[in-house]
Amino acid sequence: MFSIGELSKRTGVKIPTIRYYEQMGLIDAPERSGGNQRRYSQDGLKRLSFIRHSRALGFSIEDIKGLLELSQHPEKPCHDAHNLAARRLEDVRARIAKLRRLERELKRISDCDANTVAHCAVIETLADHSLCETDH
Amino acid sequence: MFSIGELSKRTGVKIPTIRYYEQMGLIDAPERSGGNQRRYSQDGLKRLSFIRHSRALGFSIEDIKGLLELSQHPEKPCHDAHNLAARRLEDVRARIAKLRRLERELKRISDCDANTVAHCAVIETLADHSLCETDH
DNA sequence: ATAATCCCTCTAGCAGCTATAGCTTCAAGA
DNA sequence: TCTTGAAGCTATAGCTGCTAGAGGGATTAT
Repeated sequence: MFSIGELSKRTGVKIPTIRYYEQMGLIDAPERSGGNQRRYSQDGLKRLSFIRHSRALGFSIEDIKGLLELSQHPEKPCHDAHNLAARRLEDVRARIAKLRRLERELKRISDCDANTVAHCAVIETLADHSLCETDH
Repeated sequence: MFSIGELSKRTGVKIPTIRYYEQMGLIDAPERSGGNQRRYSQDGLKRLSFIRHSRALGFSIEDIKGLLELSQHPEKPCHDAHNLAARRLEDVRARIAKLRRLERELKRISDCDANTVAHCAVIETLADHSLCETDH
């Protein structure tokens, strides 16, 4: 049995965030001490670790609810989990592609050695989209 | 002189977003018609295009305020603009790097042909961070 | 004149936290 | 046992960058 501060330290999830997850229904309301403070068990630690890891991989709170539900039922089929992961993967790839276009553009406009705004490629490009090489 | 709807169509920025930008001080409050409707000029169009393009490149509202300020003063030195662009570039690159790690991890755990949760790599990995190959 | 379409302001909501205020409880040392 | 300082409690508001809705007024085409 340990306090919310302990749990926070062990998982790396900030205290208000833990309370927020509880409010959102991601973690069950834990037992309380005589003085109404939260007391967590090993189970709570596992569950929060699962959540933290899922968040780190970019799953939404809603997705995580589903994944947690699944993880509680080992005998169930897991294609839902596969679907969620596949969608996340697609999403991540799309974001990468978009960011790469941005990177190219930013790099290009950063290669400007003007000294005043009047001749600055950064400002000029922002003002005139047609100067861009890629679309975004 | 054209209406907010016209401006929206010409720039691709949604109407509530235009009003939001006005509220945030990115664009000046435009003239009004007799009936209190916003009427924009060519200048307003240019400014909004600048904003839209900057947002598309990922600059924050605050950054854009600075860039707009600069763009109004062609005689000023432009290293501030360069700094902002450089920081954006760094940020974009960091995000790309992070997303690539996520991509690898998601791909790895998606390569799972189990049928039930009990043996599913997705669920298992989420539950146990130490199964990950990269950090995130 | 009238109907369809636009526009107005104000307020609230989204995600995923984070911060603050004002209070209570806990744990460790004297 | 008492005290003190850290840690915890709830409730509410704020962050970014929009977006949606309610309940009205303005404009425009016929």
